[in-house]
Amino acid sequence: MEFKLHNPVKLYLSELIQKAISESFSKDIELEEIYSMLSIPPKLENGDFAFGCFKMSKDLKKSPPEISKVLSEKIKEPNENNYVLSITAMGPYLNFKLSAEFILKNICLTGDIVKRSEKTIIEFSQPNTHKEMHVGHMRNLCLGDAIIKLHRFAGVETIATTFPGDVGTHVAKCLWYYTHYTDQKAPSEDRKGAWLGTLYTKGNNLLEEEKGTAKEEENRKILTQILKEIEAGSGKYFDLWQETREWSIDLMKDVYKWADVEFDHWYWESTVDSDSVKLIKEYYDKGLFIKDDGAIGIDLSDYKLGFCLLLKSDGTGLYATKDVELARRKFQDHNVERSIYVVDNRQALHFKQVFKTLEIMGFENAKNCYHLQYEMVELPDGAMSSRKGNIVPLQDLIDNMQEKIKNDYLNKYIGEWDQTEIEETAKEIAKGAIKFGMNKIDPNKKIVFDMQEWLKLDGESGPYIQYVYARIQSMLAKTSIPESVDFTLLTDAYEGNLALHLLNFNDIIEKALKENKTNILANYLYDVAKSFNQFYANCPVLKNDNEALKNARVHLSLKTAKTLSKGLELLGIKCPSRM
RNA sequence: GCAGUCGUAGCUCAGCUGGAUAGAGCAUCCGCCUUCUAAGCGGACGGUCAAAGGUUCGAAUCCUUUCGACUGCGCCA
Repeated sequence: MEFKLHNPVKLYLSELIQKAISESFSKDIELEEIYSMLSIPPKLENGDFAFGCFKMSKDLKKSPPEISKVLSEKIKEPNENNYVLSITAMGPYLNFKLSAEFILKNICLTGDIVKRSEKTIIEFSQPNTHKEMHVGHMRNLCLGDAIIKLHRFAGVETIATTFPGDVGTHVAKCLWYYTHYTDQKAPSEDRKGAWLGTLYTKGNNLLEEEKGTAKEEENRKILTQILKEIEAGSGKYFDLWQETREWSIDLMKDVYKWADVEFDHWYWESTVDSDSVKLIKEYYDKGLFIKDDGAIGIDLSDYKLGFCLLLKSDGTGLYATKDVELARRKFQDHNVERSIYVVDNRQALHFKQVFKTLEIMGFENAKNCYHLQYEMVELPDGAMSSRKGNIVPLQDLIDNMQEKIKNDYLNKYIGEWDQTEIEETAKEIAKGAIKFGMNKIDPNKKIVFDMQEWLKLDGESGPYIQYVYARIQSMLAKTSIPESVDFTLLTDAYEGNLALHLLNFNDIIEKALKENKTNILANYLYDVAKSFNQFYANCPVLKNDNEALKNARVHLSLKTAKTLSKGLELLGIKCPSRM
């Protein structure tokens, strides 16, 4: 992916600097280089943009402060249009103070920032059927969805896929418990999937307990029988698998619906299973893989990747087997050039092995596969595991949060608002809190989930930002939007700071995409919201005698609202118009 | 044992393609609602950027080593 020099203000400054360097030192520097060297000064008083004169210092045989001094004098009276208010050399830095008008006229939220890109398929959310959906799953879902939205916003054609695990021993364990230890009736018709998930945990625990007892052998036989029938596609366990599978899928769909997540293509583990085994056998016959202890795999120790097992000694496949076939299918089905996997970092070795195996198999797109990893969500006493049952069901978090939102904030509107609006608003705020919370932390850092902390909706949170949006809407509702405004009236430091933040939107999107980190966007939106709150507390907008200034401030507020809602939208968060 | 990720304020985190005085939120304490939504604003308190070396004009940021936490490493997914 290549990016344009899309920030018009930075481009203008870059040209100015390039010309000055050329004229002062007879030295030509690429525009791209100057553009990338522009930075933001640490303090607002220093200026809006800074150019550090370090890199050319050696070349020019002059100290950085000397260079910045020369340049500042060269560019002194450059603009007939008053775009640049002042240029000052501060030590090695050349600092630019710009007019709010110049900044505000160049704010752009269209996302047209990509020069060249490859069609991309992104896989995220790989939940298992017959297990519960818990808060840990949300990190993948929120991150993956935001990554998709960022790609699309930037202009990259993107296919969203998911790869749920609907077969395997976890299914057998669940069905074993279901048939032998329950009355086979879910306590509530609409929560069958979640109930089924608890049976998996119970089944797993019971099997562990009975290990080493007389029952172990019998249990093993039944589990094998269940797996065989599912694979064969007939028998009572197959029928049961089909029926219960739907319950889990309904649960997944409920979650995706709640989160407003949609996939272009669902790849089921059960549908790649047999083809993946065939594929590996085919390449084994070609002599690419080796047989060891009855099992087939590939020795990747030359690449420091150990041994990758592809077929068990009983002839069945493994996770890696399926991912090899799936990788091939993705490129074939969707004609893409790049494939991204949003999967937690415990699978780092797995994907390195799969990609290397694909490469050795002669699959040239192997080099276009990328594992986007992230750290887990854990509980204070360790990793969440449906196997052990120490999880927080997603629905618990949602229910607690919506309850809290209504009690603390929205119930005061009972009688004033429709009940449906209160419910809907609570839902969107809860979503804002959860999605923002999942996206605001660097993907490389684990999140320790604490319900009490998550229920706090002040400070650096989604609702803080949504609140800013709602405040602005409330303000805009009380006034008319002026058609033309005089931005030169915006001379206050709070106004300048806010405008500057707004200008950086596309730069942030670019950075988030380059690093595959949505927390960059989340942190930025918080900064914008904070800047607005400072402006709002210090600069009266509607309560202002100066009509022209009022209009300019209304416009600034409007642009802030648009930036926040667009940014939050990329994180999958909606903005209620009042809250 | 080998490999990877992480270690910044009491807690949770930004900052990391080297560059200006290391920033937020929470918590604690103190101010601000007869004026645009107080889910807010301002202030105080709080840091040998895990430790030690190295590279550099300059290191929280890059390299090396050590320590600590977590994760992965052939018949689970």
